[in-house]
Amino acid sequence: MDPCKFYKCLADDTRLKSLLLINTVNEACVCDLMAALELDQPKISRHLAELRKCGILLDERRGKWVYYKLHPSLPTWAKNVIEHTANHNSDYHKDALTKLNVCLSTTETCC
Amino acid sequence: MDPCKFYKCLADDTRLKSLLLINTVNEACVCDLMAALELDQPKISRHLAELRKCGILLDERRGKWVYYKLHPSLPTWAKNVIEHTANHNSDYHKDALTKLNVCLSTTETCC
DNA sequence: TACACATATGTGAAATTTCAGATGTGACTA
DNA sequence: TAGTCACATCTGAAATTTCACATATGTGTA
Repeated sequence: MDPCKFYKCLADDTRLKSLLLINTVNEACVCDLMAALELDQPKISRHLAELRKCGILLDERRGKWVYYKLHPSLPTWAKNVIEHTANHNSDYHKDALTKLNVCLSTTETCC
Repeated sequence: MDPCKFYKCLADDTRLKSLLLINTVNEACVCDLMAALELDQPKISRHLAELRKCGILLDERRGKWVYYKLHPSLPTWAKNVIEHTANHNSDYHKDALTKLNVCLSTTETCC
């Protein structure tokens, strides 16, 4: 994992928040993140694809949904950076996390 | 320190290598980094200015030279990210570090 | 098979970033 | 005070990234 490429991936609000959220809840599908970040589907999907192509996220289709989680073979230092960023910047993704948790706990409205 | 802005600053080879080098040797002037990274002066200067304007680096003029170091009030989490990146990616900035050390130890050729 | 739903991707325009080259600024020195 | 050195910044062009919108793909269901 080239450090510069890794940080290019983190250098965008949509991607960084998605990563911090996924790191917190282990896995999320596109519609979860759409609800949490209040962004349209192509935007979320495109940014997740970038993280996937860089080897940061791993996708897994389960029926109609595609779930994303941190790639198991992501270098430890990179995982630590994401974890550390999440732990010390809760204000940054707090609102999104709240919406995500509502989404995850509500079987009706969400996927 | 907004995490996304912070990572935008790291998302460039010149800036990231400069940061890792400065983190390693505590402080460096523009000409040190020019020699270490083999880049021209305006390029180094412009990228250091960006890191300074974001509050990541602090500059200090001493005579004709301007020395840059990590900003003392940089949040701990951000310092940790830089330190951790430097420690686990020595291959990435190894060559530059070698050249920088030659520069720092040679009173003749360098500033 | 037809349809609805979740997700992915193609496309060109807009915004942002990076760059080289020229020039400006501050500090030392003869 | 004229010159030199180290560094900063201006400028417009080139490269890259981001976006909205349209459309394609894959999956379950009637």
